[in-house]
Amino acid sequence: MAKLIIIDGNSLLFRAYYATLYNKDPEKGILRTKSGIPTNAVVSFLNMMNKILGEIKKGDYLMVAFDTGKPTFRHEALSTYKANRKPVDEDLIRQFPIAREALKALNIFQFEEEGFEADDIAGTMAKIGSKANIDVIVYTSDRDFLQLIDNKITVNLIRKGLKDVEVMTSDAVIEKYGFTPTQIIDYKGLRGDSSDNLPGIPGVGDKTAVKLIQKYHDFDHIVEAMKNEKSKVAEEIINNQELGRMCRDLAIIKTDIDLPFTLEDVEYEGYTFNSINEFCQKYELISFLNRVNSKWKMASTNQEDFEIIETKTFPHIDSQSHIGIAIDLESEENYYDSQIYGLAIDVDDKHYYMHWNDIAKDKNILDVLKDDQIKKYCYDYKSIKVALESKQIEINGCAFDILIAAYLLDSSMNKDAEAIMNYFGVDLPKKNDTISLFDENSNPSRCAKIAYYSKKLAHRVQTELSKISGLKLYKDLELPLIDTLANMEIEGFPLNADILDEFGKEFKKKADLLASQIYELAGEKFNLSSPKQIGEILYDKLKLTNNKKYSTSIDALKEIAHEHPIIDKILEYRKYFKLLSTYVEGLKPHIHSDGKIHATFNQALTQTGRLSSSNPNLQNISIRDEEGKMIRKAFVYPGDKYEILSLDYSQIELRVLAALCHSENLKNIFIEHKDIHSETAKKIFHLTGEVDEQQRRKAKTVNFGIIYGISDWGLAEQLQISLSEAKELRESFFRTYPEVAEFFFQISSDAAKYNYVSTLFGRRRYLREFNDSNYQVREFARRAAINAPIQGTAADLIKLAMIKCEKILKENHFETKMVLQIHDELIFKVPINEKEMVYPLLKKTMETCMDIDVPLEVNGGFGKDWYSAK
DNA sequence: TGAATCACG
DNA sequence: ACGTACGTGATTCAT
Repeated sequence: MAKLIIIDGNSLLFRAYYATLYNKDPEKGILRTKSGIPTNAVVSFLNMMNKILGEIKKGDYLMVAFDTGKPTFRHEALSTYKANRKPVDEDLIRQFPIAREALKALNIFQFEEEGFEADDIAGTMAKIGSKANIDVIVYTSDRDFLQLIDNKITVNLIRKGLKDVEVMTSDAVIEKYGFTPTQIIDYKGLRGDSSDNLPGIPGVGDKTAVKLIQKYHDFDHIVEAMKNEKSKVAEEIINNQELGRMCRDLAIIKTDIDLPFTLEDVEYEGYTFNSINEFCQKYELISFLNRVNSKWKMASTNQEDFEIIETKTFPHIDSQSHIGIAIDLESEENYYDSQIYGLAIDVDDKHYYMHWNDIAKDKNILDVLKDDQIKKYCYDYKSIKVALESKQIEINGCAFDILIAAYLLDSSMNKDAEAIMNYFGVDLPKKNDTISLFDENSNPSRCAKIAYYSKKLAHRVQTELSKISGLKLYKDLELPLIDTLANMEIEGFPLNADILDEFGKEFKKKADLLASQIYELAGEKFNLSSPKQIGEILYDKLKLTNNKKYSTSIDALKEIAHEHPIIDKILEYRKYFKLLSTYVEGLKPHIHSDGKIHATFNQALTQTGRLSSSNPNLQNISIRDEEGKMIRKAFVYPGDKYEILSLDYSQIELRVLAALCHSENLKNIFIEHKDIHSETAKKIFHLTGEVDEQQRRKAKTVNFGIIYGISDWGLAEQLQISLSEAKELRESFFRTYPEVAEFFFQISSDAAKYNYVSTLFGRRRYLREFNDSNYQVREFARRAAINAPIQGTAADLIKLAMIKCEKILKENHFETKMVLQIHDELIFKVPINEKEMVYPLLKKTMETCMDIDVPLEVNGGFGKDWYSAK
């Protein structure tokens, strides 16, 4: 079913302006272009439009109605109409024409007409939609619009932005105001409207107005009824009935004006990249390009000529005449051992594309790929390397990877080729835009463009990086890391399907038994995977104490575990079900014919600089729960040639914190090899003697909570203690380590001022929400700002360790291979005969990889399988 | 597609 | 008065 969205343009732009007016940079003020044109409201307005674009589908209708600002029939009827309005800020007035340009760039229909207000245009259109029996949604902040509501028309009242919308239906109006939408005008007749400078009837307040409307239905009947009443109110209404009637009539939104367009004319058809790109370049709003909803992007009409030569033999390339070439490999998404369609290479300003079947036959290109003196410019070098090398084609010499560079420019950038190229103003064809005859999944033109633009943009992107002091981070850390990660992905990690299946059978048996016991206790069968159904059983049927409205999360269930034996059974069932679905059945399909998992390490994904692992995720294999940990026994090398070495940094984040804030107290704990949690316990509990388990556990929670920017309330909740106790613990921590408090304060004020925070290595995380008008959003940004430098510096540190470990293993011709990284831990595959030499070497390399003002400590050990490596 | 849940650091 | 610990990925249900 199609729908019609009508936007009160003036209203939304006003909101957009004031929502971002007070977030201004104390030095720079509101957002402006370099030449001083204000754009804060336009950006916010564009974000609103973009959100709405996300909510509509093909065939839906969309339009924006504007006021002209010229007098209307309402001013003629009442000379003082809207006369009390404060003059509009000059900075906002200047943005009205820009907002209209923005709508034009997005190809969104807009309309204004002299003599009418946006209300009348919107009202008329809304009724047209309603009569055509389609759902109509009107976005405005003006409550007058509520009178339009009928069973097809909804009014979305916006408060600040589109995140805060009050959906008003007929029922909602009745519930909120006590009368129906159509009675809004009668209410206005009685009360007037201060914002429109309508006086209404003197002496009639909200309570009286609602009462009268409920009793006598409408303004005229109220006047009639008052004639028989003797009261102050009745007298005022009779005496001022003409004034009231005029106020009522002025409040009526016209729904029958002549519009020179039809419903069909406002069907939204999408925008072209060129138009929005041009707009964003003009007003320096490039970041919006990155966010604009791509589902509405229409194919551009004037693509620059880009001729692709599909070839069976590349021209001769050598390192003398060609220092750098642009390449891109077209393959399936999961790239280890996946299907490869073809390879694009740019040579001498020509764009070549070769199909996969021809690559192995071309000796020249195999040499070119292998030669590390021929530098490759590309998008996502790791995926290219892993895809090629899993098919025994060697590639070396990455000079530039635009995916990684763009990630360092702004980690919040969308991570697909379209978004990244878009960010730099390049329009990339969609994957299925132009399709090769060779294979329906292949798109040689797109592949060639990715290659071409990654090289073309290299200089510009690196200049941008140097501007934010990110070039060193890029060249010394992330770029070398690409090869390291590629090698880990290619090497893989063994997983024995038979062992996995044995645990699987055991888990299945336990889960089935628990399920039958649970059905018994519940008195009926239901879907145990459905939180909704569990909630109904527990809170509706069994009437257990329902604190957190139908939550069935671990924390919620543990609180009521004493009330009914079914709770423990459910928790236990969930455990086995999770193990079975995610870790047994979930992992099995990822085992390749070599008996190994080749997971992907995502290098350009997290906001903090950490890696993540997917397909499958090997960074969240169970360990805390003993039975879950059993899964790790399946990660084992066949035979007895190799063992697994696990080396992890001890308390890496707290050490990083000590170094970042230069706290002598914190640093000394590590220098003296003391237990950080016990030491914190001594201080915050004012202990002189021994620290007991309970105290240490609490101190540990405080230590970690601090890193996450926890609140007193959060700490109290976590430790199940009173708010005042939690407050004392937190304050006590900051008294013990005052430099931490100072550091957090500094981070917060820097983040508020510059909208980004940095790690020790200069990695940035932008936190544009820091000055958001919404308290929760702001607080979230504050916590993220505190955490990011800590988590991010630890991530920088282990990345450096990885590069150095790989280098030292290679230099010493060890067969030992790095196979996994789990944030503060590295896993190696070690041939038995190298065990003794490699252990101290790697431990030392990890401990000394970075020049940081705190000692680092690495622990770990060998195991035949992952379970026993510690 | 998003929410809920739970696995990890 | 607000709502309340950072960073991830996979699976499941429900829309």
